[in-house]
Amino acid sequence: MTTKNPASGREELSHLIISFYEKISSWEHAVVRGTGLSPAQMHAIEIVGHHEQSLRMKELAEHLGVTTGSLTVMVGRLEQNGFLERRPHESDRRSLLVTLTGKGRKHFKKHHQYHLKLSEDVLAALEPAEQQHFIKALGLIVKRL
Amino acid sequence: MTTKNPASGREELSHLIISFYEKISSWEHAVVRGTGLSPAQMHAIEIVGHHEQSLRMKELAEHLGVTTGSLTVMVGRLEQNGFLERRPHESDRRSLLVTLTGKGRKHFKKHHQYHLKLSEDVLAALEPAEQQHFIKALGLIVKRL
DNA sequence: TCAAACATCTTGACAATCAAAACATCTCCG
DNA sequence: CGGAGATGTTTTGATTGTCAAGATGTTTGA
Repeated sequence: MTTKNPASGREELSHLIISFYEKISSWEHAVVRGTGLSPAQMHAIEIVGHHEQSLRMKELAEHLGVTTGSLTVMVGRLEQNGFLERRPHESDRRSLLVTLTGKGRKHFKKHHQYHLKLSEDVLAALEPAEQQHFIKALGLIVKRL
Repeated sequence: MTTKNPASGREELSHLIISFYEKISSWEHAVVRGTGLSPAQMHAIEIVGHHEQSLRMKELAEHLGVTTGSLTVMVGRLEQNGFLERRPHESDRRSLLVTLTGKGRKHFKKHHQYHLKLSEDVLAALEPAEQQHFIKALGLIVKRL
């Protein structure tokens, strides 16, 4: 009855997407609590950590979806607290490169482990046969969105 | 090669979850732009709209995952801008019930349509045969998380 | 009845964010 | 080559979202 016709599938999916989003959001909040970092700050560290080849402020701002003005204050705080540092760009004197400090890298790695744990929990909800199916489907969706 | 062993599946899924989350987040931002509402405000309206049986401030705060103190200011602004109103609880004089105004309901409905459109776009990335599969899997995941 | 629990609001503080403007630097066209 | 326009960053001023702690009023249960 919930999945018989296309219209109700759409409604159902809409609710599921919202619930999923909210659960991830509060999971992130919980995981980040006690690190002294906000979710937004952790997100910045994640992006820098995943790149590992110093990004410019502009690039990081784009990845985060914020203006460079917002990023200035955020990176300023993260730098003050020793999670990352700004270094001059070798060839473009307008630009600064953002990199993780040792402390920043440590937090990044730990957080990444949490994400892997989350993925495990997600997969645990599915039959082994469904797991690759789901990953593939989500891949298609992310590519399309 | 990316999906052969369980470990890399976990890594892959982790990336996909992050990407999916980010895409939903920026989609929401874009959809809300120009309504005069922030994503957080729209979210509050959505929750009230979906319930439709007036919630108390406390309940709404729990659904949103914020303290009642935070909610006071948020609802205050939404009330000032005519999206919702506070009415005294019939039997508990400590409580206030939050309901949508006509204007609030109008925005709620429009936003809900956007969500349905998003769901459609998500489904469009999959073969018809996969669609119910995906909805079911996401349902299991959300239930488990 | 009255103490404890509860619902809300207020206050004070800070983080996140934007837009717009100020600077410095770079690039490219004439 | 030189200057105009593009680009990258920061600053400033404003708004929103958030919390914790405390104030106020209400309800509940022993």
